Amino acid sequence: MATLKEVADSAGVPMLTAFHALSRQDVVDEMTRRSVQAAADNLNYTLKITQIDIADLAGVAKGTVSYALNNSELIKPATRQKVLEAAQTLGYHLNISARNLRMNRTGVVGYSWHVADDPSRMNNLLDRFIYQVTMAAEERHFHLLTFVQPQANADLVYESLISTSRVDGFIISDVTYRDPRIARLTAMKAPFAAFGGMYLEDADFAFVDVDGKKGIRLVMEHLFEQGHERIGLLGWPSGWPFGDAREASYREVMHHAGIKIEEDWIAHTPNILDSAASATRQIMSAKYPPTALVCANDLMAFGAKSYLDNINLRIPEDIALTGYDDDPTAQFLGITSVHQPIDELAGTLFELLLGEINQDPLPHRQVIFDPELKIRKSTLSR
Amino acid sequence: MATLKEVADSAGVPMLTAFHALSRQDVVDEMTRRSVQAAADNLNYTLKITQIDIADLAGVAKGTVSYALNNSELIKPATRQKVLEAAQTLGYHLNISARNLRMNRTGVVGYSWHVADDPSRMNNLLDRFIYQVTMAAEERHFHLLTFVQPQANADLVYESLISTSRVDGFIISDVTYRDPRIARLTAMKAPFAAFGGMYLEDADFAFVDVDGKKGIRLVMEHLFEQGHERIGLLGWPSGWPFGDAREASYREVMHHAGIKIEEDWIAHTPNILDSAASATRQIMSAKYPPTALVCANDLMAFGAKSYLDNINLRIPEDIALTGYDDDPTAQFLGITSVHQPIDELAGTLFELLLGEINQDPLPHRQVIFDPELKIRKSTLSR
DNA sequence: TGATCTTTTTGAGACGTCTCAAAAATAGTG
DNA sequence: CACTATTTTTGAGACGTCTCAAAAAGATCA
Repeated sequence: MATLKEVADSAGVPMLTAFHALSRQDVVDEMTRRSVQAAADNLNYTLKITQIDIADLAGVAKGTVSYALNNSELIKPATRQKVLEAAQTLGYHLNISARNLRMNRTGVVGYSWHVADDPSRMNNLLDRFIYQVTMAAEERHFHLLTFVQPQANADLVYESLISTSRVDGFIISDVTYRDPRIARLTAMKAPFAAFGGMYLEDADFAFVDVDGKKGIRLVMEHLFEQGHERIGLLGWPSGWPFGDAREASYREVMHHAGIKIEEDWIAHTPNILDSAASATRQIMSAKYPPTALVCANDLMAFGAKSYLDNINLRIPEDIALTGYDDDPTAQFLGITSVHQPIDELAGTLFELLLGEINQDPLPHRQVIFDPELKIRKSTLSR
Repeated sequence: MATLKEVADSAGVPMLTAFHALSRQDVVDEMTRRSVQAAADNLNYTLKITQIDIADLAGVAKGTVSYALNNSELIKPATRQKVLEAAQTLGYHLNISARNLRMNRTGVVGYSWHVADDPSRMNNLLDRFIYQVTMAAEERHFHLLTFVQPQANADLVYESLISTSRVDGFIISDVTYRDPRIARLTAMKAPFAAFGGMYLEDADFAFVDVDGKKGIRLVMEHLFEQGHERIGLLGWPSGWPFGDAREASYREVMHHAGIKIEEDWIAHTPNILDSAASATRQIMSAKYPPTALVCANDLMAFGAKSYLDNINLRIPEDIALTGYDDDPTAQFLGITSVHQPIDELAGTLFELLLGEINQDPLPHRQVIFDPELKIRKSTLSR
């Protein structure tokens, strides 16, 4: 296809006139417009401003335009100015696809927000997380591509996105033991950074995490201070590092405090309100039911509270209750919870990822944040 | 850069040998590997399989490869087979950036899931929505780019994404009156399709919607059947089409039933649990408090229920309660709600968008779905 | 067999950007 | 001023794909 200048020359008018004519700005009289249009039709030209047009208008070479637009130090300020003005005049917009092809990068990072058909993923924490990650990406002129990860063969989706150059790398969450995605991405040298990983054995990849064991410890110590000893735990089914860590921490702290754990103080449930409520029933029907119940997250605490309300147990007088994640529901219901610094973590995570993408890993590839206990009335019986 | 064949020729080995040598497969002896590597270094070649390599290996022209890979009818089956085998052998992956540049499309659709710093967006419905849209996109070989939309000048973000060819079009939700995004996108002829729009005046764009007035009508009629007449409404502050429609519907139905509305049966609140609870307090302190409370969504119903629980009003015996959106919390709490067919709607929405993108709008550009009443114990006093 | 029509393959070129090596312009020096 | 060193600009070419018009191969028929 022709360039704008060629069209202008062919119509015998200045470039700017041709531009105005084709972009239908009314500074051009009808006759001129038609002749320009005819020239354009003749050359099979449709208006689309590229760096070449800027170069023609500013009277410089196209290479100069590229350098100028990218603020290269090479270019003399006066020249840059000239180029920018021409770009402005013509309403130029960079074509990302062309840049991507040339630079062999995309400025896009993949994140599988959803796991297909897994209702237990309903999770305010991850909502906040993805929001913060999106912000972190955009601050660095990246974008987030969200996709659905199938239950089976999750790694294939990742592979296809990276091998077709659709994305430059990935953010990964919900890392599990011997995660096939990690094995695959590592094998193909695809850049990624994870949220979670500190409780995996020899995790050799970039990640940020929040110390979940510490979070539980804070909760437990607070409950001890409140005079509780018979403490129950509502956790997830085992198999997920963060859940297992929380339960392990519970056991360690109890052991350390010299309290014998009754196994029927512990119940496991998926992330579903109903199940959480019935698991609570199970715990409360123990021979010596606990006086405090630690939940692995706020959703469970909410389910537990519903059950406790139903059987008219008062919180905190009859039983203390804690959640985890500090989500709005917990705040509203006055449930003691553990805050995870998602906002700060997201920026760090993205920096880690950029290090991986640029083949220049940060010195600290694994960053661990501290959780913070939010004490609310659900544990304050005095 | 050179092609694989040139490297192979220069090293004096068959293409496949060169390929194996460079991809470090152990079928090649060390000496050969070195000489191929030397040839590659010499030509400044790094292994990256393109259609040209496939063409060389299969002994056809590169154009043929492109046609074959895209299942063009032009190509003879035997040839296609040959090409596919070569592609397989070399582990070929399409380069999306190159295709995008050539075809001037991206296969990516933008969706601003988040509105910056707006906590009231916390909304399970939109979670479900975006999940379904992502699935719908992927079924059609598209991807979703999620971005953060600033509170002010939202339209500029949309413009930048489309004018740099980052996306082919947009999915839009939370459409409001004289939405600047819609004005801008329409003006620049950017393809988009919206969720919501039926209660805008002369909405001249593609959208799907769920009839919100009908949803409220179903709720009200059910409450009438249960014998209620003094019915309150917990709604959003006015200014949003869907919220205004729900309130308008409430008023219409009451009017039609010949019931005079007391203005202190109505309160407005943002999407925040605390505010919903206090708005409920306000309503319940009316001179003749309502016997049933209709909430604009489930989050509000949840806030309302908390307050009602606190003052020991029984649901449904003392007061009936309804929500809207049928989210898991409402299901768990047994709150009567209105289900919106998000799952079906997402596919339709995406089809509409594809019509816009391909400049071939569907015959029905505006599709309206019916909501469905889910009756639960919060309104069944018998 | 040769002519004509149809199917299949070819190869060049374009998409818009960035970057390299080389050329031109400018500054610095005696 | 002539020469060198430095800064700035140039212009070609590559990134990998798709598509067009043209060429080649194959089929049909007299």
